Amino acid sequence: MSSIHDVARRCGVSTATVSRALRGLPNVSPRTRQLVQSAAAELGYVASPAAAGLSSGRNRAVAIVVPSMARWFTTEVVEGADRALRAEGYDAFLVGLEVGQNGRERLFTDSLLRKRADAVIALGIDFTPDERRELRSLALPAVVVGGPVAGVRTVGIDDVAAVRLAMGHLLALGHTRIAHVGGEDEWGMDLTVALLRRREWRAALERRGLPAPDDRFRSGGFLMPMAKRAALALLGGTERPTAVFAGSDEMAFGVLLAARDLGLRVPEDLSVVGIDDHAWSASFDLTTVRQDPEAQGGAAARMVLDELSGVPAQAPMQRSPVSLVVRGTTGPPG
Amino acid sequence: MSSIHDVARRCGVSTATVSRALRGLPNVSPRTRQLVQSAAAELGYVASPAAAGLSSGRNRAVAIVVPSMARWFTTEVVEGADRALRAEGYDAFLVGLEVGQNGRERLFTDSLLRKRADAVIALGIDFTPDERRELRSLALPAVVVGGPVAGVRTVGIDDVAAVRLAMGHLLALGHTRIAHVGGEDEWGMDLTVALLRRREWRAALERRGLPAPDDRFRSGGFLMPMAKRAALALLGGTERPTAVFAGSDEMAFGVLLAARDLGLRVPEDLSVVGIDDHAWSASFDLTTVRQDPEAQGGAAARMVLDELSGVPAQAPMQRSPVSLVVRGTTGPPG
DNA sequence: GTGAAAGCGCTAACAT
DNA sequence: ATGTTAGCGCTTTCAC
Repeated sequence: MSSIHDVARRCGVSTATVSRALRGLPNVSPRTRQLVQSAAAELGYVASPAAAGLSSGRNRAVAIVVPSMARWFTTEVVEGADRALRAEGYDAFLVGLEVGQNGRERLFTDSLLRKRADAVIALGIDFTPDERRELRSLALPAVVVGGPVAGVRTVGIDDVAAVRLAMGHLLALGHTRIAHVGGEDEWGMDLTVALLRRREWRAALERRGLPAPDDRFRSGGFLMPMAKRAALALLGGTERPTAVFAGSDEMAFGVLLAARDLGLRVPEDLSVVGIDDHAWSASFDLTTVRQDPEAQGGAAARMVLDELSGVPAQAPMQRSPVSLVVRGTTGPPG
Repeated sequence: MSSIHDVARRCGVSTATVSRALRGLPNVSPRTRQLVQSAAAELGYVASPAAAGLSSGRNRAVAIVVPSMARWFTTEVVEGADRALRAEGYDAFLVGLEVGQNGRERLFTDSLLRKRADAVIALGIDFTPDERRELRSLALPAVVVGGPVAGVRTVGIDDVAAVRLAMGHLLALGHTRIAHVGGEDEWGMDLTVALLRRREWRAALERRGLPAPDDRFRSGGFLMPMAKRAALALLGGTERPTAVFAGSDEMAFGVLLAARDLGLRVPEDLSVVGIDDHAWSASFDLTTVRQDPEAQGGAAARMVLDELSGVPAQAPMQRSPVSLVVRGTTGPPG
């Protein structure tokens, strides 16, 4: 594996010149740069990140902290971030959070991440105060995707607006008994988002003078199977709701499966709306509020990249657009 | 951020001793080791991966190459691998493949991966001959998860056995018109797995003297929405199959949604069986052949870790178990 | 069992 | 525009 010396020797220049030429720094004659570049290409030379990192203090790597990979939102964000990072020659390190297994507290102290990453992108996480303090003490650029976290820059949607879109749609159709399957207090999940959506569900109802009794909410943990169970309970009782607003499309799928099991027709007996526009939502014919997590991941990557290259930090919160997508799971109450 | 010198000074020993003590090397008195360990803990010292990597040639990092994050199999494998890697103090970094956008060819040459990773774990990928050659020329330990690839060690299930389990079940129930929704020639996908499963579907039928006409196979691209479309075509015609064997659970979900849209009752009008036992399969009440990709990811991690620590390479192919899980989507033909 | 010293392959001043 | 010289923070001989 060739080193910078091989390239330097081959061109009859110093290693410093090679370094400058390859990194696009000024003060290299076009001719020399050309020479160096082709020599590097021929030798298949790539600077060792370890050596470069050691001497420059830059690792060209960012850590992506995820509570759980197995969610559509997560994979989309990770893909978007990875792509944007790679485009700038950065690598993305994964840091799984092992929620509830007390791996969390040790994250920032024990992990190699500390010295390996130039920045961190964290997903939908409600950091504990300790973690937040540690994060700051690392003095690394950081951004959170998918949930407002005090003191850290954020990219995400306007959750209030998203819920209003969904609820406004159901209310306009004439629904009055609208239940909510949402998230709640999962370990490591960002409860902020769940709470915001739940609160706005209630507020939307109350603004119309409609009741939002506690038993019309059930936690679906942002997981489809759990949401299905929640919906089974919700729809099994008396005074059945005519519509369900799910806090995510995955949970909405669970509601749909529950409705099918109960023999309820959609949308005649039950309307369902979610948030996300998951890749499968069209197949479920699900009405939903679209967001673009891949774009959010890309935006987050660009934010930390900018910060690393000295661009003054933008607004502390970047809003990604949402829009209502009406499909077949919603209609007037039967 | 404290360095090895701080720890050495604090203990009145040399940096060499600190290094030895912390890494559990021999020739350190228990007393000294104890001293060093607590000093390191107090200072919150962690060796800089860049420096350690530079001098030792070991980065304590492995690359995970994925064609697409957005598949259940992928996320499970990645989580399993990440966990096993982290347990040994290794970091995992992601390399997305950007299928079809000609990012593939440049993977091994341009990427930092070359010098940053000690090993690579690749998922369900059918490497091109070029890539395979490059991979070897890196001389890094490598293992592929989820599809036999010539010349690279592999962990995965016995695909033939898995298909026989699924098909045996349908045949035992008395089905004779069994269609297949599978994978085919996607860019970057491992066609080997898709082909193996398709071939065995056909073989299972033919062993019983049953026909397996070409139009009873449709490509679902290992994606749910595409599988739904395939199933719609498959089930819409005359001489409708009484059962569908899907090459993955995600594709099976698509078949189930298609059946619902067509007003077919499951399992009375149509039986469906998949492969995976996806986290959502129980909610769909799907009969399937279970595999454990998270365990496979862990196994892959342990294979490369072993190889890195000089343990002689085991068998070139490690088989992960499969088992039939009978649920409600299969029954005798109506 | 422990220390001294020589790098690992780069980048960043500082010269020229 | 280019070269020289120090390190960056570790690991690793090789002495002791």
